[in-house]
Amino acid sequence: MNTQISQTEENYLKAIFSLSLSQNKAVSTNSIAEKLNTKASSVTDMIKKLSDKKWVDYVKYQGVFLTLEGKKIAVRILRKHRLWEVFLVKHLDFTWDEVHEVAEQLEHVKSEKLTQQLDAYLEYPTHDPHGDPIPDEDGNIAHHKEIMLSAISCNEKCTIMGVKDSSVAFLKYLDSSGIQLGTLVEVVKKEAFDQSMHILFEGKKRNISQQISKNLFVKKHRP
Amino acid sequence: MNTQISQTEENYLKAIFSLSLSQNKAVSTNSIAEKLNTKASSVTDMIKKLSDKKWVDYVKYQGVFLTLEGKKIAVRILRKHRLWEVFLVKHLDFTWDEVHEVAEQLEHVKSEKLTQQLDAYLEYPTHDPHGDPIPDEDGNIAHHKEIMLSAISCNEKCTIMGVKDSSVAFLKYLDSSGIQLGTLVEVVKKEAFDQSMHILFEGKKRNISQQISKNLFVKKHRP
DNA sequence: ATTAATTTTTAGACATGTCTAAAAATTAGT
DNA sequence: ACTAATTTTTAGACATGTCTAAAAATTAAT
Repeated sequence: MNTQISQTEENYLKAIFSLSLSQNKAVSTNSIAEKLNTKASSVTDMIKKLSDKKWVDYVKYQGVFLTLEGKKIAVRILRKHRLWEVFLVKHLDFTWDEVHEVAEQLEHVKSEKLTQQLDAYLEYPTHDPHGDPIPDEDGNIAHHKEIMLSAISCNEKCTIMGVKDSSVAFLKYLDSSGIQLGTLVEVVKKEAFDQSMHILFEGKKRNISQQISKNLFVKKHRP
Repeated sequence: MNTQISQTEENYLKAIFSLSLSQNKAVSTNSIAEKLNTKASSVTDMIKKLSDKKWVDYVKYQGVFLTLEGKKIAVRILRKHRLWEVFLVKHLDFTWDEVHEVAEQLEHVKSEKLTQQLDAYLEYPTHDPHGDPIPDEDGNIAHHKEIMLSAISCNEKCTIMGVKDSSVAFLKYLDSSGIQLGTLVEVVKKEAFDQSMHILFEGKKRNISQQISKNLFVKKHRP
C-alpha cells in the first residue's frame, strides 16, 4: 500500500473534518460529494481507500467518521491553509476574499520546516483573516468566536470577529458594505417581523437581514 | 483536449528547458528520463502529449525542442522556483541546500498575483541564493552572477564557468594544470596566511594561489 | 407495512502518468 | 559497409481518480 498521501486524499480528509464540525453524526457520502463538487460514486471509492489507510471509520451506507490519525492530518492541512492566508493578506496585499483559492494550493506543500518557520515569521497568529482560529503545532484549535451578531440586543455594541459563511459572495457583500474584521457595530433596532436589524457603524446606518447577522461572529463590548 | 497544464507537464518542460541550455542540439529522450528519474518510454509518451499541445517540436528518434510557447511556460516556472528560493532563505531561515525540494513544490502554485506580489515583496531580486538569475516578468533572464572561485568555502563544489584574466600566460597555466571550462572543483582547505586553496578535481589534488582563484568564474553546486 | 423516493454502492469505462519487455531505428566500431 | 551496441518507440499492463448507469440499501410516506 502506498504510504504517501495525495492532494486528493488531503482534500477529502479536510472536507470530512469540516463537515463533521457542524454535526456529530457520521458524515454522509452525498454531503462530501457536494462539498468537493464530485459524484457520490467517486466519494465511495475514495472512502474505501481512506478506510484502508485507517484515516476514517467507514460502515457501508452509514457514512464516515475521521479516526484520530485522520483528524490529525486534516487539522495539519487546516493549519497550513490559514497560515498561508495570513501571509497573503499581511505581506502580499491580498484581500480576504482573494486568499482562499491560492491557500487551497499552498496548503498541500509538504515541509515541516516550512510550516514552522512560516508560523514564526508571522509571529504565531491565532486567527486567519476571516477570524477563524489557527490550530497550533499540536493540533489544538482555539475556541471559535461563538457569538453571532444576530444574538446582540438593541443598543449593545460589538466588534466583528469573523465570518461563518466565508463564500466569496458573502465576503464581497461585506466589502461593499464596508463591514470588516474589527469593525465596531452598534445594534440600533431589531425588526420583529423578519429579524432584520438596523446597525450603526463608522457613522453609517444600515439594515441587514438575518441571513447576514447570523453569519457574523462578534465580540460583545462591556456596557 | 485538456487545456490546463499539469504539474507533470510543467516538470517536463522545465527539464527540457534546462537541458537545452547546456547544448544546442535537440534534447534526447534518455537525457530527459535521467533528469526526471523516470523511464525513456514514459518520456516518449509525455513528449507526444507536449507535442500535441504545441509546447515542443518533436521528430521521432530525433529528440525535442521547446516551442516559443513551451519556453515561455518553462521560464515562468523557473521564475517562480527561484523567487520562492529567495523567500525561503531571506525570510524563513532556510539554508541554500534546503530550499530546492520545497521550491519544487511551490513553483507549481498557480496565481499571477501571487508571483507578482512575491516578486515585489522580495524587492525584485535578480538572482536566487545559488547565484542563478531570476527571469523577469517578461521572461528575460539576466546574466549569470559572477562568483569567483576565491569566494567558495571549504567542502563546497563548483564548476569552472569562465576566466577573468584571459592572458595567454594564465590560460597556459590552466592548461598545464588540467583546469578547463566545465571542470568540477571541490575546495578542500583554505590557507589563512596566504589565501591559497587546496582543491580537488578529477581525482587530483592541487594548491592554487589567490591570484589564480580570483581569476576564475565559477558556478556553485547545490549540495 | 408496503410502496415510493432517496441515498449509497457496484460495475464497467475512461484519462493521466507510469512501467516492463520487445521491436524498430539510430549510432558506433572495425 | 556491415555488424554490434545503444537509443528510442511501441505494445500491453497497472495505479489513481474520475464518471455514468444500474443495482442495492435505507429512509420517508401513506
